[in-house]
Amino acid sequence: METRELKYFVAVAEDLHFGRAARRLGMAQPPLSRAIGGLERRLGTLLLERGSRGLTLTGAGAVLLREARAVLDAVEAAERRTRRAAVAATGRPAVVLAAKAGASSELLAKLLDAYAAEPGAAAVDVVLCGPGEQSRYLHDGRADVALLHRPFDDTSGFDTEELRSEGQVVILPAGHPLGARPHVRLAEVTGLPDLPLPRWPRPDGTFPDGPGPRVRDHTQLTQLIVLGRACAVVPESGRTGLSENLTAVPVSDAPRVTTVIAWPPQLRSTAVAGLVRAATAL
Amino acid sequence: METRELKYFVAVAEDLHFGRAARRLGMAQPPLSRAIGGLERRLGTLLLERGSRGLTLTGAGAVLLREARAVLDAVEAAERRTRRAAVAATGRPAVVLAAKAGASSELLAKLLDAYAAEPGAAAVDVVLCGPGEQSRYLHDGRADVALLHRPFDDTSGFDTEELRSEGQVVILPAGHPLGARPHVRLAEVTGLPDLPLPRWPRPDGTFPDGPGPRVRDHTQLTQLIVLGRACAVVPESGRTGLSENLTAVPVSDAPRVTTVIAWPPQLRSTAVAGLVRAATAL
DNA sequence: GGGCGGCGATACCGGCCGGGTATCGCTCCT
DNA sequence: AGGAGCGATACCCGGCCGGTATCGCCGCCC
Repeated sequence: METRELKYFVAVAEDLHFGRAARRLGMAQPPLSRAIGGLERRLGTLLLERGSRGLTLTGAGAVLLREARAVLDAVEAAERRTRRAAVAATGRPAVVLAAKAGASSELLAKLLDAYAAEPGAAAVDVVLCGPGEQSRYLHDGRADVALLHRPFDDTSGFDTEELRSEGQVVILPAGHPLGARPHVRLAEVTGLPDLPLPRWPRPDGTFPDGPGPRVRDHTQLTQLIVLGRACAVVPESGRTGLSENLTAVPVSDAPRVTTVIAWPPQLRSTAVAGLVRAATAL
Repeated sequence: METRELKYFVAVAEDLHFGRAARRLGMAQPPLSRAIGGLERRLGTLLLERGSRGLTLTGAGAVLLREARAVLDAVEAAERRTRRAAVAATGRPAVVLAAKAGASSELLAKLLDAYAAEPGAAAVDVVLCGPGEQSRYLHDGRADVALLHRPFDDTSGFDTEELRSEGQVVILPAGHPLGARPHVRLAEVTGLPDLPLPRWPRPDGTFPDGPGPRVRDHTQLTQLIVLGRACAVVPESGRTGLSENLTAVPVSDAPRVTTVIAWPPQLRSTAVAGLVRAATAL
């Protein structure tokens, strides 16, 4: 199986339409049909059911879709990491760290300071990404190491070290009745009709249904809370540097959030190892 | 990057010789040279240093070798899992469990019994492999789930659940002076000149240097111990069903061995989930 | 119900690229 | 100095990849 074929299959499996997939791939439809046909012939199984109601993935097709995505990620990662290893040889080596924008900022700062103080430390490029995006960055090689937050982020498939565990607080506009309470229950804030929880985009870019406003980053969120249009449940560390129009109240029964540092298991780089060592020593 | 190119590069990087690699690949040397050259051109970096003393991997080449192996494993896994999904659709679904030959046999038996008792349980094919081979089986799709033993086996890159933890014992021929002791220290058995520890093959098939006899499986090992030519340090559970010519003595300071059940993280199969559930409930 | 539109499969063709053989250039060793 | 070993280059051929044209089939709608 060539990566070209896997790319074709993923494209077709994603929009379940040969013509559109071909257009997306910048090619004509017939060679695409043939490529998929060849794949099916060699695997000895149907991958797509050609019904009169359009295409459907067969069981084998669904399996191959998942596996093919993993392969393509690995190929992309191989390319990127090789290129980076090449530039590292002709300059100072650099390591790319992915972190959720607007989270764990002081932990991150301390980590960068601590690692930079080590002798022979590599340069650290920090890339800030959207919620839940870090694992993609690690998978496809755009990052070498990442800060993740359990249980929100999926850490499966990576090596991890736990760095810190913390409770969660609800961020409210100043003056809200709940703001005076020493702590609240999760149920008390999830159902507030005047302050609905915002909706974050799913990995595919769409939003779940619900009453809350759509939100793409922390700035939007802060603004919405100040405007009294939403509230948010975030890890304790998110209250540092809070605008004075906002108050934070601990949520007693919210799940604890564990910040972990994660890296691809087969990656054996001294720079990543140094970062992990610095992080666990914090 | 096509998988064909990656296969070529791995072959060349492995024996650091274009001619031999080409022969191994069943092709002539010139197209192989060109393929590697093209890879280097597109990546914009040298992968192999062509010195007068033969080939050397550059830093980028070493990175690509590691990444390419991961990609090729993933491709192989994709192919195998798709094929298995296809036959599962036209018959009873099966899941492949990899376990070290001769280890955790009663745990394995209990696990298989417990899972088989579940409603809707899939058929479980057990594949017994050499020490440390299980993770390769998981990586390249020959197995869906495996029993591993920390700290001997590398569990990185898999999701795992701990099943059991146990100490280790040294297996001695009956009548050996140490056999009467309630327990021994690790240092007391590693240096026995008359009973050297056996040498197991490394993943590449070669043996480490040392005085001990070479051993490839548990039968050979048992025989050697009975003959008084070796001793062995194994997990406690290995003493069950011991031949009466052998005695086991606890090793007080040997690292504890944890048996874990492991599976590839992206794998979402009800059969694997059921096995894991049955295993943790034991 | 017939025509039409949409979609995937098939037929056929041309160009590129992957793989082959022959040979060169270099280095090292004798 | 000469030959052996090895990788790079030159050149050729065939197959496959990708293109256009067209078919077959199914729904839909007037």
